[in-house]
Amino acid sequence: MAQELSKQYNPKETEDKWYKIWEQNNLFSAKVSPDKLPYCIVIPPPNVTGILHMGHALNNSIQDILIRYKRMRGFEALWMPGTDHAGIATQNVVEKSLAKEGIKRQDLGREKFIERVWQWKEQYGSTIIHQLKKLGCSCDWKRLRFTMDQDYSAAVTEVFVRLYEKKLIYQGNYIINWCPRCQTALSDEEAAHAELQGSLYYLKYPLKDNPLEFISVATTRPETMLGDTAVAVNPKDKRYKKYIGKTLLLPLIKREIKIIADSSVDMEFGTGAVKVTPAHDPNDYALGKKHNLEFINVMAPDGSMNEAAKKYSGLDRFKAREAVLEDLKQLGLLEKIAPHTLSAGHCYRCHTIVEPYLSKQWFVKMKPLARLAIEAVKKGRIKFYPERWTKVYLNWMENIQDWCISRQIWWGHRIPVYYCKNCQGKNSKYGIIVSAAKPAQCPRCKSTGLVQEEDVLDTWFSSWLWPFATFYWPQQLSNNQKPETRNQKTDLNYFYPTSALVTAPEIIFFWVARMIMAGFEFMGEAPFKDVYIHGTVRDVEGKKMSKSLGNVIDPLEIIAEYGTDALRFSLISITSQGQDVFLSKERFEQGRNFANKIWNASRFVLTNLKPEEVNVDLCVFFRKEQLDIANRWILSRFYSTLDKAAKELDSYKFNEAANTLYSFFWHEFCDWYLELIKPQINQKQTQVVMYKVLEKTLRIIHPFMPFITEEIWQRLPGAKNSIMQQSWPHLQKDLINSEDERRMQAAFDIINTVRNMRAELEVNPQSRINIKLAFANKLAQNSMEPLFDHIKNLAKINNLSVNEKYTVQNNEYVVLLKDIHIAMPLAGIAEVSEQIKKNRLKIEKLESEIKNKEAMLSNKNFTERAPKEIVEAEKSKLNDMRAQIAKLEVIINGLR
RNA sequence: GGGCUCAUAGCUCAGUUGGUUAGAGCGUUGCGUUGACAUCGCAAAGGUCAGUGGUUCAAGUCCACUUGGGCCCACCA
Repeated sequence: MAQELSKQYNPKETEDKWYKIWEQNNLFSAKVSPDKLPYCIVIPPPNVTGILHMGHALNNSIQDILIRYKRMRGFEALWMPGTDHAGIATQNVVEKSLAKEGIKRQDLGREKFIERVWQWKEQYGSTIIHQLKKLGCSCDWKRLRFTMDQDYSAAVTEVFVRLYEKKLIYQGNYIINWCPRCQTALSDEEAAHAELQGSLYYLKYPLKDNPLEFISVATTRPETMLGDTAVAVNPKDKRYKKYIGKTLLLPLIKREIKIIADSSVDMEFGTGAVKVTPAHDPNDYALGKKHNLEFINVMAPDGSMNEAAKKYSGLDRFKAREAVLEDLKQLGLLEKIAPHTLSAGHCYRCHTIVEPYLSKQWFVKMKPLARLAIEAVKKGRIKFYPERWTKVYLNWMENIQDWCISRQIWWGHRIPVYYCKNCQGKNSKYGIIVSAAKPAQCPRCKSTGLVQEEDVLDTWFSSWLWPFATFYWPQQLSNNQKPETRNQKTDLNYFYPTSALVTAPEIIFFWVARMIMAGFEFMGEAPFKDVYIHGTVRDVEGKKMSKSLGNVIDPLEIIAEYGTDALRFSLISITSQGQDVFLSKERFEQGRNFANKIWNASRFVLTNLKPEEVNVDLCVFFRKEQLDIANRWILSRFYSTLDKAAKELDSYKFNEAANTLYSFFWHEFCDWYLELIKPQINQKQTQVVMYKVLEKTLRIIHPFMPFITEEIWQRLPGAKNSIMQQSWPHLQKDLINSEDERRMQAAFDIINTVRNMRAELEVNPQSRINIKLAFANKLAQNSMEPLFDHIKNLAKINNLSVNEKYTVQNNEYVVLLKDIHIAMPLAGIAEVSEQIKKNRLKIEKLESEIKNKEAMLSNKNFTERAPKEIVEAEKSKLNDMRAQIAKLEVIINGLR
């Protein structure tokens, strides 16, 4: 068995094999189990266009760790998977592939185009799902959902209708963010602001009455002057007081526009006079409403100028800018150009600069929805980890704006609104029918001439329902149901509210906040209890990883090169709570090396294991047998580690848990324990303890590194089932013995000292250190008698010969190591004075610390308030320090 | 303009409510490969915890300010 194990762990041979077996045996599936507590995470559905990147790898590793951990702890753990139809993104991708064939979507028409998108989705839409499987994700794949599934779409429609009936959805003409490339409206969140270097142009507008007199206005978008319908100044501004109410002649267009007064105008900025373009700027829009100005739209949906722009009609907005500036310059009306940094919205899908644009769109009134969602977070019913995101969330929620949900694209949930052409002509209020199913006829005029709204809904209008729509809401349950029917256990009321949400900070507003609102509105309950926000994965220079920057580290490449477990472990161990992750490829070597270490340590245990010896109950065995200190120590360390790791996992401190396991396994189990037991490996107690500790350690590492732990698990004698089906080890607090731990730690300290002294003698025979004394001191500090045997063992392993005897002097144990004792060299003067200096420094440091400690211990504040253990510890520390000073003084004398 | 966050070893970063001698990985240096492990092992060196002031018996940790990075939000034309 053990002979089959190669010297190195080979992830390629194991990963796909075990994943298949897990899946075939339904180990990921979860169902309503009344005798178990549910634990549920819904995956942040990746876009169907998605390709696994490091952000996904991190996000999903964390979720998998939680799910596997909770599953082992006895929860009915469900990880609900799915994908998002990603309206604009997917449409863009399909349009691009059509472009290669020389086809535009308009050539195909709506129906045919959507067919093509579905074809594309069937072909490529599950790429990311396969990649998640490579990552080891234990999602319940049989439940895989898609935001455009038929019943999911039904939920979306239902929600639209309900909100409309509650008067929380309305249609209206407003300035929205318009992407001229995608030719659709965007929500405020979808327009990402970015700074760019632009110019501030000062334009001169002549007075109508006196064409030689001008008012200068400053603008960053001169082409919009074609749509100006006023110039506004502050009523307090002395410079302009006399002009208020007068008329200007808008250059190029020759339109008469009024000079109006409004206190919102900043006198300091630019010239203090601002051009007002109500159809192309949100502030100007408000001014236009207030002052009853004309709204002149000068742009077409594609970002070119329209007929209202007269001779500039047809020019792209940026070309038009140049033309307008050139013409103004010719007329002597371009006063100056000043450099200016401005921030402009960019389409989050194609990065085109968005245009504030007046158009008719559908909106959701958010304030009423936000109320409960704010309260739930304030009262702690939903908790953010790390906590600081609470503030970000609340700040956004308390200033929430209405949500523009209509999109002028084809791929998505079409808005369930029907227009009756017959009625609409008479009165627009009557022409609108909102209905989940297409009505046969107009309820008013019985006309059958109904047309459905062309627009589709924002992608996030479907994903905000994710935590319950994935469970077939509203069929399974609605918040109208009476409480008694809630006892009937459907998936929805068993798993909802879900337990935790794991996501990135970028989508708190897009998704998390909206899910919370939808949860309260449609389920009457928060969708989840905990929100864990992990950091953003960045490259070494702190830049966000993106294809365009070419700084991407592909997780699949890492998996191919280092293995999935290595990828997962490395990612987790460098992600401290809420901090961004700065990633370079070398980081994965640590994970790979750890996997290899686990492999080889297990190989060692398995080759030396007598299976017939180890089939005992550890606790019974522990109580019956007198275990020696090495075995007691490793058991104690194991349970301390178990306790610590569980607490860290429970509080979402994944990196700390990973590092806890790493240092236990590597630096305690391997470095010390396995070395200590080599001389006694055939002993019954050692056989039992080494086996049990390995076996249990594999279980607690499993959530982090699922594949290697399964591979080894299957090679353990008597391994039953999969490691996935094992329970999390039960914490045996009585096996934790801090005194044993302390003494062993001291012994290791001594061994290291000896090793170093020996090494130093070999390197530099000139140096004279009073080794005997130093070593005796080390020992004396720690009362080592019971450990002497182990010291001998370790010394042997380290090729140090040891005297059989230790002697007692002044109540202190002194051990003499033969070769060191013999090889006592003579002094070199420089080194001696160095040594003395060093020791003096140490004494000084100790003395100042002693002063502090003495002050502390004589302070009532401390002795009365601090916990007893700490006071005691401080006292013994003080004594240790005093003893140490005494010894250092002896050493100094010895060196002289 | 508001908010968040970071500054700790040569590098990249941990460090939970203040409390042993501030930790890890990589790098450097030393020692070590005849059976767990060279994708290696063991160890060492390396830190006035960005600066200044404050609270405290006690500050990397709490407070204020300063300096220098990063991020988010906001309608400044």
